[in-house]
Amino acid sequence: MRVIFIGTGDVGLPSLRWLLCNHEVVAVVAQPDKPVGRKQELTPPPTKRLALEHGVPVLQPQRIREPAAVAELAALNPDVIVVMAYGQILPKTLLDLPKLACLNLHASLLPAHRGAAPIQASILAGDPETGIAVMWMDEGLDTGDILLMRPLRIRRRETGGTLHDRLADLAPAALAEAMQLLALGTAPRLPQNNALATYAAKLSRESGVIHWRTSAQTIDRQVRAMNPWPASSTLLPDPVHGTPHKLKVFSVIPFRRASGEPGTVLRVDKHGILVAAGEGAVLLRDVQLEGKRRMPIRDFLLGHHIAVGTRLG
RNA sequence: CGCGGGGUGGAGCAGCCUGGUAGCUCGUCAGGCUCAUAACCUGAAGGCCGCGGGUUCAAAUCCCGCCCCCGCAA
Repeated sequence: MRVIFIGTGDVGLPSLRWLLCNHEVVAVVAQPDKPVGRKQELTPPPTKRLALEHGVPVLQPQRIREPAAVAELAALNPDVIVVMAYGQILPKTLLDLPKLACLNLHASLLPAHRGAAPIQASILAGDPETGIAVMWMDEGLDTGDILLMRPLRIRRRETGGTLHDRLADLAPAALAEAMQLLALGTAPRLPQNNALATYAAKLSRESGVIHWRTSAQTIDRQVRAMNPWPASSTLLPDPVHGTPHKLKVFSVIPFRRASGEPGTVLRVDKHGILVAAGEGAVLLRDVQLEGKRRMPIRDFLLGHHIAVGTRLG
């Protein structure tokens, strides 16, 4: 089938790769190149790079709702449009464009975690499982009818990064099945139960700030969800110079028993830094101090002497 | 020219302001102690202090240039 793939993030790469191998991808649409990193070098999105490697034309409209952009895609006469992690709202004219369907691949079991950060939200919520939803797009935010869903168990020590990769890898199978059903004309449309919908707001650095009054379990989920980006963080006081330094936290182990004033260091040994939470305590295992590289807590402690009683945050 | 921190034996850091013997916590190796040990004791090896230039009697330290890593910002 003639397919237009619309997506920017690398979570969509396996799906795009599958489409390139199994269908006629007539165009890829991605967000414009953006300045990225310290050098602010203009960097093309990963989907664009993959498309170009396969000689597929790439469109990067500033605003896809502009009639000119829609017209350009209409000229390609697609059977199906597949959208994953694009980053712009598609206009109705575009949704109505393909002969068969405009599908969205969403990384959660809808109607849970609609929105921009479903992967992290499912870890944050402590969900036992998540998955990939293939949805008939409508004008709402992830409100379209479900074509099918593929579940995926969330592991005990799952991080945003690992779950992202696993869901990215799961997506092509879901897409393949959906395309099959479309071709056969038997693709179902199951309306979502809006009453059960939850929303996963876009992540910001603020999302990673650890609030020590919350429970050890909550902090553990937050740390795992935000790893590797935007990463959880707290402030580490500097007894010598006075100004506290940001400490990113990539891994903790939660403890139910220990307790103390939230944010206070209870114990420091080879196993890590034990910090009291609102309920229980967490053992810091993998950290990164401002200006330094990420390292296991053991290495960190070789060069930093953290006193019991230190207040974090 | 976006702002800022950093590069010191294998690891993580101190020393730099105020130039003058290479320091700390570990690791490694050897020996000892111990029923035993990742514990403890003793000893040893291992550094062109990121690279290049400059100042100086003397540079890890001060000055200039470059490379690389990281935090913020996007």
